[in-house]
Amino acid sequence: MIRNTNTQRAILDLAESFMQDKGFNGFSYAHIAAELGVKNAAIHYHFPTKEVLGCAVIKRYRDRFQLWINNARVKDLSPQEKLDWFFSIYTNTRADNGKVCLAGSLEIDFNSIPTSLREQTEALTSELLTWLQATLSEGRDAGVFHFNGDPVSKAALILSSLQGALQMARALGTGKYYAVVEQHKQDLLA
Amino acid sequence: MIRNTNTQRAILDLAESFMQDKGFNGFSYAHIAAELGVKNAAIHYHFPTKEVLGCAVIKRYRDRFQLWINNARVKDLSPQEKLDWFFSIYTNTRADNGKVCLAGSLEIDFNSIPTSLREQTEALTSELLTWLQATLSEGRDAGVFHFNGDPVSKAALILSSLQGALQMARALGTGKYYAVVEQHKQDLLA
DNA sequence: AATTTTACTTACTAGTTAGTAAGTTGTCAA
DNA sequence: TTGACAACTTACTAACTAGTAAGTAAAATT
Repeated sequence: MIRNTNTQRAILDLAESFMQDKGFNGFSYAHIAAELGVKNAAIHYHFPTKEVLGCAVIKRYRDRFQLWINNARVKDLSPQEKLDWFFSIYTNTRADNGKVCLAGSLEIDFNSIPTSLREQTEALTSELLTWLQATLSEGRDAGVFHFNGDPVSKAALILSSLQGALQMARALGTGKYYAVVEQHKQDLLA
Repeated sequence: MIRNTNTQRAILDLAESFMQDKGFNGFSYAHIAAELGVKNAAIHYHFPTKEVLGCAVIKRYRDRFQLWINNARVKDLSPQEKLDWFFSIYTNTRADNGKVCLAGSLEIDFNSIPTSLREQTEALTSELLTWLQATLSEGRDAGVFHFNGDPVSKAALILSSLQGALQMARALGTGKYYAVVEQHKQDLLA
């Protein structure tokens, strides 16, 4: 018997990947088990219910984002570089087999997921928005970003647009996604 | 036996509603049948497969949009009024039990829907984008809209953002949606 | 060396899914 | 008034869903 101590992590990786590919309701324990070469029950051993698994995926995603933004590599960047870093998250998501934003995927499934997942989704979206708003504020104060109105609204506009652009790219191609990102830069920097 | 000659239409209405509420993979023939007070097989009588049903929903949605934009009530509006009309579609969608954009919902499910639905989704998104781009062009030429870059890119930015904002509103509330719409207006008109 | 724990497997359940085949009944046209 | 047809229902299937209970074997702990 081959013991794999990383099964728990592999399950989370696959679940995250499936959620960004097909949505929370678009994959089953059988899909994960098949990819891992184990039986369904093995997944239930590590994550008793799909709700627990889904929560763990979002929690890990949130923790990763917090780790990134609190790391000097991001923290010490200029506002412009921070924004480019943020865009690169979405660009990498698109490049990774046309995946979409985890938050957007969960928001579409919002009315058919357990409450605990909704709470995690809300927390994730809030955290993304808070960081982006702070970065926009910082950039405008530094005179590099130019926009009217509340940074909170501008952050919501940019975040919602990146989320939507990843989805739109599935129908109309990656070019549309890049066009959106470039337009944001032009709007902010001009 | 009560004969309902509008069953076909009622099925389309319910399917459209479900797709904007839970996504294409989030509802079943049983859900529609239960709402209508008929048996599953009755739905199959009108729409033999879920693929056929889904296609019919998107096709009707597209036809409705074309009818609207070609009607004098919209055609003869000023660019600013046209944009407000376009925003009102999304505002009404949000007001209707927190539904999301049909295109966005389908793009999330893109990797788990039949090819015919993907083609319909692509066509729908293209048509929305084309109209919005033309309206932005018209408005900039008339001196009422102000933005840099290609109207095609700006249209993609606005459409993707509206799509994303309806989703974000599920997690963070309707206020976030309105903030995004107001920010777009400020960005375009200032 | 004995025992416990970890990471599974086999085998199962109850519910749901899209889809089908054959029968039923009210309505309408000839 | 007969027959065709439209709009269903009943009854079913095969596949898939999340989840459970009991057993097993290797590794870690004592």
